[in-house]
This record gives sequence, C-alpha cells and structure tokens, in this order.
Amino acid sequence: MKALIAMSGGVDSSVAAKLTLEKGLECIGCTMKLYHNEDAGISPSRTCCSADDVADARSVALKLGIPFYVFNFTDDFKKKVIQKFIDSYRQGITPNPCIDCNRYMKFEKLFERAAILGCQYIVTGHYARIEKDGERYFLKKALDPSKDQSYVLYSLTQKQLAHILFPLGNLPKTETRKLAEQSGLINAQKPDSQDICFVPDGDYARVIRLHTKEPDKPGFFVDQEGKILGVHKGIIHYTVGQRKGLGLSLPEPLYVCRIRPEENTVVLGRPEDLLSQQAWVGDFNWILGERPDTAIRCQVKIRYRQPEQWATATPADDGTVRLVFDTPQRAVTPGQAAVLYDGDVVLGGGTILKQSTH
RNA sequence: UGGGCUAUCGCCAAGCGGUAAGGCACAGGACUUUGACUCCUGUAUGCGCUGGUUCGAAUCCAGCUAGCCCAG
Repeated sequence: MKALIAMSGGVDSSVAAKLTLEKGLECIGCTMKLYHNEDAGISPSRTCCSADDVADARSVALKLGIPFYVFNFTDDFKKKVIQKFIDSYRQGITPNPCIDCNRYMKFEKLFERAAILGCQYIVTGHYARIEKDGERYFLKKALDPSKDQSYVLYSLTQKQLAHILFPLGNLPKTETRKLAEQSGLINAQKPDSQDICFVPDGDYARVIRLHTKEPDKPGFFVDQEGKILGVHKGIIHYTVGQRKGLGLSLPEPLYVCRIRPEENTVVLGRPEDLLSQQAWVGDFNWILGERPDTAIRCQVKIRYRQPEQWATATPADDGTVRLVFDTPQRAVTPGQAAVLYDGDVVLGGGTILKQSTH
C-alpha cells in the first residue's frame, strides 16, 4: 500500500509522515507549492516562509528516507483560492481560504497526483479522525479538542474519506512534538502556523489590492437607522463582528453588523444588534452522502475556534440548510462555514449565505 | 461692538486648591492553520496663552487669544 503524505514543512505533517511509515505503508512525501512570492506581495528574491518550509519538508523526508516531490499548484491555487478570496471580500462576505485550500488543493488536486503515483492514500497532519462503520465513513473530531480541525474538513466526501489517513487524530499536540523531538526532526519546535499563508504580514487588504490593481473605495459607516457615522476605507477592510480598526471614536465601541456592497456602506451597531436567531447555509455537503428528510437537532460551529451551539437544521429542496439556533448567535458571518455535529461526528457543513435576527 | 458661556490626550469626558479618572481611537502582545471577537499592556511632567494669589492651582484672580450663544 502506498501513501502520499502532504508535508507542509511543519511539525504536524512531519510526524504524520513518520507515523504512516511506521505503520508499514510505502510513503511518498510531497509539498504543494501554492503561490509565488509576487502573489503575496513579497520580494521574489526573498526566501520567505514558503521556500524555507519546502526545505524543512524535504529535510524531514530525507531523514525518514522517503521520496519527496514538490507539486506546482500555483495556477489552481490562484484560481480556486486566492481569486475566490478576493471576490468574496469585494462582495462584502468573509471567506475562509483554508477551507477552500483543503477542498480544492489537498483533497482534489493532490488526489489526482496520488492516483498518478499509484497511492491509495492521502495523508495529512490534520487533527481529526475517520472511522469506518460498515460501508460508511465518519469524520470525527480529534481526540484533543483544543486542536480539533474537523471544522475545516466538512467538504470531504465518502469517496475521499475512504482514501484519507489522519494519523494525528488521536494525539495531543504535546505528544506530536514529543514524537518529532524523539525522531530528531528539524521542525520539532517550529511554531504552529497561523494567518493566511499567502498573506504573510496579515494585511490581506494589501494582497487584494495587489491583485485587483484597484484603489480602495471609501464609503459611509451608517448606524442601524441609516444615519452616517463616518467614512470607511472600503468594504474589503471589514467583516461582520469587527470592532477594531474602524477609526471612529464614539462614546461606546461599535461593531460591524452588516456590509452592503450595493451601497458601499458598512452598517454599525451595538453588541445586541449582532445577534441572529437564524442562518441559511448553502453549498452544503452531507458527509454521509445523503440529505436528511426532516429537520434534525445538532450542534453547529459557525466559525473556527468557537464552541458548537445547539440548533435545529432544516434541509431544503434547493440544497440549502436553514439553521435555527437555540440561543441567538453573535456575528453570524456570511462566507464563513457552518459545520454541523452530532457529538464528535461531523454531519456536514456549508457556507453561510445570510442571517436573520429573528 | 455690548452681555453671557466654554476652553483638560486624536475624539468624548471626569476633576471644583493638594499633586491629571474613564470611555472611544491608536500601538504592542497573548490567543489562532481564515477573517473577526476576547484578553493583557502602553499612551497628557501637563490641563488655550501670560502673569498673579498660595506651602501647594487644571482647579482662585487679572489680562490676552479662540470658539459658541444671545443682543445687534
């Protein structure tokens, strides 16, 4: 049995490779080159993170004695992830590029390469579990709840799950580092990755500007009644729930409640104005492959790193799902993923289309 | 031009003779494989200007300057 290991150069995927090897599978290591430095507004000559990350991955592969390849996915990444990221912000919605990267790069493009290389499995360093029950595969949360990444994997299908291994699903992060340490892996103490990979300095608006070549389009901040409160820098700079960076000094902090691209306005309000009882979710993937006939009770995660909330989910004929939360939720944000759970099991997920106060 | 009021950090604003609260904004950090939220830390040797009274003044007094409101 052969496995293709997606190695980012970080400690997690490195240990995943090691564990897969120890399991007796024939391993091939690889790193996806996803973007050029110019796409991220970094000097082409500068050997930034991505180049170093490839070097780390290569070093680990060498240490483990497995072949190592670099796949150039820059064209697809630009089309499927960066462009969607940009389009989303310009439409006033807030994308989660990591989810798209998983969906289109790791579990689509990489699957094609795995097939070509004769690999039955794709291995990644995600903290999540896959369990088989009869003919069905269940995607479950990681054993270590603090590192659980099942949220970003909701788009996986039965077909994909049958060919994926998550060796870290049962490990606490500390254990992963310990294993890396014991194996003498170069990146055992490397900090966890964070921020958007193609936005190294956190200034995502700069990257959007870089690609669109368009200047910011200032507009008005308005309150709930439509009264003008000030001037904003352009809607791409804001997201629902945002408080900081508005540049307004008012008697109390205000938050972004909604973004209206058609008017180029940003609506501000108080914390209570951010609450939503309902949300509609589109582009929905039911992991087991079939949509429930009736409404179901479940727990829902409406953003990464936020505890699940009880809700009733009603699937509609058009493929969307309506969520009614037991408790109104703060800053339900269009563009973010809503992922449904039944305990540890991921039922499915999709993209939040809109929310409603009542 | 007469009469009245007000002048404290980028914005709002406490202070009322005893040695500059607080909120917003901003900066840095923590958290984090998205954006946010949240949390922590920091931020006026100086209170429109110039003098005076006092052991001591943002706080009292005088003049000046600026803005606002009534008269005109």
